[in-house]
Amino acid sequence: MIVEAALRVVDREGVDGTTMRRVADELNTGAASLYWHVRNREELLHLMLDTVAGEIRLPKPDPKNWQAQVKQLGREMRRTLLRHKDIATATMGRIPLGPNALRVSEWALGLLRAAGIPDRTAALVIDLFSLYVGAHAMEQADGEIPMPDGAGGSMEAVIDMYRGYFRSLPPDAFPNTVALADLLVEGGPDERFEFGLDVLVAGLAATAKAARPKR
Amino acid sequence: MIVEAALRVVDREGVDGTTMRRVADELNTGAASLYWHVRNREELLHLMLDTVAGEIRLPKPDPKNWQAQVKQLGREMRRTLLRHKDIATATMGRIPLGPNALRVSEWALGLLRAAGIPDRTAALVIDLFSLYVGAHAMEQADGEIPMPDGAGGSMEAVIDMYRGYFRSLPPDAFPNTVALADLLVEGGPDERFEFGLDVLVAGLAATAKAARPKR
DNA sequence: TTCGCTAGACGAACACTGTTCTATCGCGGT
DNA sequence: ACCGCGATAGAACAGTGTTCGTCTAGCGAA
Repeated sequence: MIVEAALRVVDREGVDGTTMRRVADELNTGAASLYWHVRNREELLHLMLDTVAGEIRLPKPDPKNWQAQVKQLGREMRRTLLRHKDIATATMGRIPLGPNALRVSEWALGLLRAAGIPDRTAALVIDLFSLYVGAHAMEQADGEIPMPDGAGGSMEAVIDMYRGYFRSLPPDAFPNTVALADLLVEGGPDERFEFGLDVLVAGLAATAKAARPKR
Repeated sequence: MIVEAALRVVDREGVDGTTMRRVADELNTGAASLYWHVRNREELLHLMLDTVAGEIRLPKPDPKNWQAQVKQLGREMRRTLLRHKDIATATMGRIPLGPNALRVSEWALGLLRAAGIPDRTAALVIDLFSLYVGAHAMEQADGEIPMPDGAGGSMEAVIDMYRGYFRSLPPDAFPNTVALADLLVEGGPDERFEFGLDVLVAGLAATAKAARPKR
């Protein structure tokens, strides 16, 4: 009950805006009452994360197409996280062990093992993968990038500012940065996420093959 | 001056403990005085991050061994971040554009281009790489993993608790998690970091080759 | 020397935060 | 009717980032 209320607040106000008092308001009660059901704000965040993990839909494992399925899982995780504003920030530094989160890693573990990935590699890649998806979703969902010198405007304005900044750098000290100014700011979050997915899966395939040479 | 003081506070108390009042104390002054030199706590964090970026040592680029050098840069970045407690938490969601940070990305950009990586790939991989190093350093430096149900003890005790938890799961619902319980908790931060480095670099090599097929 | 100016420091205050203590409900079982 | 207990909630505490207005130290000009 309070977890659902807290998620409603997150969707509206973001993680930082999800204070105990506001969650209590959502339930028309007092902040102190929450501590009867929940030990901490920390525990509340854990419960929220696991509930969100429950929204992740998992297809039937198809080890033949494990690379495509791993990417598909990444996209589904990202979509689920972004559906709840910046809740991805809460994933950082937290190891989710609730039943719903375990369901996801169990699925991934099964897929990778069936695909012939060595156990050790599979165990390590689980963390690496969720680290990437969480970190990426966080960066994107932060929305307004906190700029040092105020002037946070629209997304496009910020990008234009960056490009102009890169172009204005001294070319002798930063030749590559200046030359690639356009490329550095090009590409939306979707494209960047796909790139990371490609690199991770390709790297995993190569690493796994090296660890268990083909016959 | 205040940036150095703030870094001293971070090294002692961590990022969350680096409040404006404590930084002011370090300088034997009042909290309000800081706002004369710095617009925000946000700006102070940016300045601190760029100062830390200045501690990263960069070897002479050697495009022949670009894979080893990329890994070396990752290790150096991680070491530098961890030297300052959990300052890695401050990197998440922040895009560092100070001169010292640019010096690092300029170096990486030059190395990758000289190694024959396509410009577009190089531009994308810069973000991916720093995302990984930052996120990993953050997870490690958080030290005491925030556990939902109190009982945060030593590192080994927590690991033992995890292993016991995984082992105790219903084997029909979580066969792989139970089977790999040992492997899931095995491996310290160093090993996990190296694994991620291997996957990223291998994936980058594969992706770059695919984007620019050899002749 | 004296005046004015300004860079800088600083105490107090504001609106918040998570959390705890304490008192008080409502209600089912005896 | 009364007790006990799950649940609620107000008040308070220590702490946060940030702003306001006032104060002071130093310095160049007259």
